[in-house]
Amino acid sequence: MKIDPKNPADLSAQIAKAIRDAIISGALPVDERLPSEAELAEQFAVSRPTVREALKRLAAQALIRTQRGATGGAFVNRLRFEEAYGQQITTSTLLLSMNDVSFATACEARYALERACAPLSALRRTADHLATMRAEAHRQSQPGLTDEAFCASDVAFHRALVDAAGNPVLSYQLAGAVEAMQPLMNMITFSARSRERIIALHTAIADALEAQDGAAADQNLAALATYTQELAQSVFATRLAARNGPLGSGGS
Amino acid sequence: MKIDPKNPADLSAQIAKAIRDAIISGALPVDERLPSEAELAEQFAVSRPTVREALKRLAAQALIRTQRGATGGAFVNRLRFEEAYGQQITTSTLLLSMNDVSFATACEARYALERACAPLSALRRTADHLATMRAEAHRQSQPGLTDEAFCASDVAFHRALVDAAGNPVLSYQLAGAVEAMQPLMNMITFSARSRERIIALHTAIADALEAQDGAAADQNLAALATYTQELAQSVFATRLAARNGPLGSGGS
DNA sequence: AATTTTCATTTGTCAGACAATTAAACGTCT
DNA sequence: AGACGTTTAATTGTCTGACAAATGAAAATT
Repeated sequence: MKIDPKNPADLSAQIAKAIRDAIISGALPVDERLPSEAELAEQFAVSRPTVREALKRLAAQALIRTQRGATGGAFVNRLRFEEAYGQQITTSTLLLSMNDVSFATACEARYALERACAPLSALRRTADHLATMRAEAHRQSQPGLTDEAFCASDVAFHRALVDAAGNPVLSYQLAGAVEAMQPLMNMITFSARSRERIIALHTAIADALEAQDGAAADQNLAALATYTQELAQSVFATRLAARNGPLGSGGS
Repeated sequence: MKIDPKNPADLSAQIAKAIRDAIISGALPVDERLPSEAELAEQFAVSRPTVREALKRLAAQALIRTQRGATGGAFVNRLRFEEAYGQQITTSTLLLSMNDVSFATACEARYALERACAPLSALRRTADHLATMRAEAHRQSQPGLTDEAFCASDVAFHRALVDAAGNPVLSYQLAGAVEAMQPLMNMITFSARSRERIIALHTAIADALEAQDGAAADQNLAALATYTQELAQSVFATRLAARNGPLGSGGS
């Protein structure tokens, strides 16, 4: 943990890495208090602002939390699944938007992963999960619902489906795939007929889970995946035709 | 982006959030240069060290990169899948170790997700992927291989399996599930017979992918999942018996 | 004994300074 | 004019010293 070569650049990054490694290796257990900033500065032979920059890096990853006062300081933070969800979603969303991931690719990943949950969800779904799914399916059938609200409800439905698997690791991994799709889904306008079809599939999935029929849930999820892909394709094709059609190609 | 209430605590966190939101919303596109630290300090009406702490938070999430010099500064970073892997693996590993996730739970999640890749991998696997999987399977059969090296090769095998699906989003999501399992797997001692069984299943999986038979790949993955669970259970049971047996219960 | 006050410790922030780096602007020589 | 070396300005990285705010513990008081 006292590694610090003599290249006086990226000092804060090096210190952050040293502490991070100590946490990962278990040398610094959860809730352990780190030395004060002044002590760390002395140990690493750097100034306090440099130490603070290192600590802020760790805080940004939720690896530590800080507390002011006499008995305060920086403490190794217990990374909880709920906190990690946020990071996971942010990162996934940015990955999709910054790397021009196609709708098809993201959609394929999302439904492949969801289908992985289906058999477990069928086994372990509770009344709570079923109620959430039914409630969201019902909300989706409300007239006058905006496309954005429809998408949000869609996400909530699928979150419940994933959580029903009763495996926090799966829920965590899936959070990114499901939530990061929302900006892409928001680009789609859902006609009344397409909403009807989606809601029918949602209902069928909820029915399958209620009957603890994993195969049926998987089948309907596959159908939903196919339908979503087709829908997106037709929407994008229509939009492209409109751009290249009467108004000519090109634009701002 | 100029939000900054009057509570003078967590200023650097607030500034980081403001800039992060601007990046996520797209107001700051990739490769856009942020104002210099001095300018940011003026804009947010804080000191330069505070701005720097905010920037370090963003740098820790790979949202920005900095460059010294006349035309230097902080630039919005294109978040690449390869960089995100590392973060994902670190977070997943810590989540498992800090929350006392059982081997069974992590293993279930991992194989459920891998099985989601199987049909796609069967469709799209290239000669490269097959060669990697064969090579790792062969390495696993080397005598004198340490348990740790065996596990590392196991991870490499499964990474190739996942990458064969040709979907970067899947590869990213799976990276955490697969790699974070390694510390847990390292707790297992693999007997020669159990290695043989695992290698046989690996070979069967590679065969199935080569034949583009997704169902067979899925079946063998399921078998591997079951076998791994059984193996872990017996290892842990043996270890528990040894602790509670001749030496009595309890310990440091 | 209970309550209030004081105090020491620690993080959060600020101001100013200097070093290191880097590219552009400038000047010089061919 | 063009190529090449030099200067310069801008910017990040780091340091020093300082003060404010929070907070729990110790001391003083009732």
